[in-house]
Amino acid sequence: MPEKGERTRRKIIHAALHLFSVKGYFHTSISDLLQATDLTKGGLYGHFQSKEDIWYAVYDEAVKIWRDMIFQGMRQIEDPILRIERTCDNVLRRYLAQDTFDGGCFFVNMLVELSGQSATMSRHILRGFVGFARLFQAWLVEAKQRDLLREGLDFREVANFLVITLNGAATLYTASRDKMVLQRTAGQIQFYIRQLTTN
Amino acid sequence: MPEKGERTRRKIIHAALHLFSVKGYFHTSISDLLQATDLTKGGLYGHFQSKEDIWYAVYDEAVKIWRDMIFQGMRQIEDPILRIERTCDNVLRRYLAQDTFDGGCFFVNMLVELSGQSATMSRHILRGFVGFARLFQAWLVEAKQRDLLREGLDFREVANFLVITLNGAATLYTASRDKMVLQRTAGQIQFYIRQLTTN
DNA sequence: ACATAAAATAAGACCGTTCGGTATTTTTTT
DNA sequence: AAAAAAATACCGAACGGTCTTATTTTATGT
Repeated sequence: MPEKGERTRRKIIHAALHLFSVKGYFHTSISDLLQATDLTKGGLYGHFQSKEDIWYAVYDEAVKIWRDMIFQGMRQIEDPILRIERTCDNVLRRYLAQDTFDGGCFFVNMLVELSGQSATMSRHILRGFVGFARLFQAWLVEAKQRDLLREGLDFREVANFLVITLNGAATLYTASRDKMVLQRTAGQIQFYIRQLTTN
Repeated sequence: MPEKGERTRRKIIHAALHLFSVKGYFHTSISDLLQATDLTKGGLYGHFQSKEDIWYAVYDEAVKIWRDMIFQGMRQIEDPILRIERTCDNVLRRYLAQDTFDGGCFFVNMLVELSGQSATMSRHILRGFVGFARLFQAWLVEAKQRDLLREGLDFREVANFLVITLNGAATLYTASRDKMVLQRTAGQIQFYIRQLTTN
């Protein structure tokens, strides 16, 4: 029952998560990783076949962390509109404002960096965002069924808009490190969502 | 009166603009630039002292192109709200949808890539975005003076929100190459802006 | 208009360093 | 003792940048 290996593997993933989010994927070198993990090449390449393999493992780990921060206590909220508001707020005021990854939003950073470089990797991230948007869309449909929304709304459009806004906020916050950016965005997202409702 | 040199300089800037926007700054190598310009190192380094110098020249050129696309015919619009709407629409349906730079929005891409790498370069870009937001803010103040806006709005917050949304749209469009992303964002921005007005 | 010198521009070899990755050997856990 | 994990030396290629030499433009004198 190997155990030490699993610990080392986790150490690599977490060091890489930190470095990738701060320096980017390409600008993080293998030797950066070695320095951060106190390993040598042989030690590291015993756990992963390639740098890209490390990235996929890091991505999975990042998703787990992100999910835990965003959807905490979301099940017990039965009002779908409130659920959307809370989720957006969690992204801005918890996930981003608490600097979960240093270097801002891992996903946005990677999406931008990899868009011009690796079609497969950027598609991988994009699928995540599409899934996130679809969740909002489902909640909007749910809200519509409960007559909480005004007429004539395009749910996919609204869901898309929310994800886009959160991404934009992540970008500007990462660059400015100004928490007011997050506060202001949270304020306007709330205003926007309120305009979707009937009252 | 040197002339050939100026032409070559422009050629370098435009090739670099294209490459930086598609591949990113760091992932564009000098030899990429040489290949794209049919120059050799001696030829290129006769015009610029360093890769970073090239970047600053590229940035200035990108701003010029961006401005021409975004603010075309904006002077003659006297309604400040309509001016804001049009500007956002120009960003989405012209500047982005027409793939002005290939590789999406040069500024957003660079901001994300350079945020973790070069404090000075990312601050340079950030100042541009802050300026853009301030322009929206000034137009909002103008609108308020004409009693076009509802009470209780935080203009800086609104201006910030618009810039953030446009940035987010650029990111997602670049990754997906789906023009519907731009259409949907344009729709929701219009909806959002209308909610700010009195009627 | 034409030769010519001066100045601008480009070529190409070369620098040290770092890149991601591999193969073999040694050490540490089980 | 067997198996897992880590160390070490090494690979070819690419990186940004420099330096000296060669070529092409441009300005000038007649």
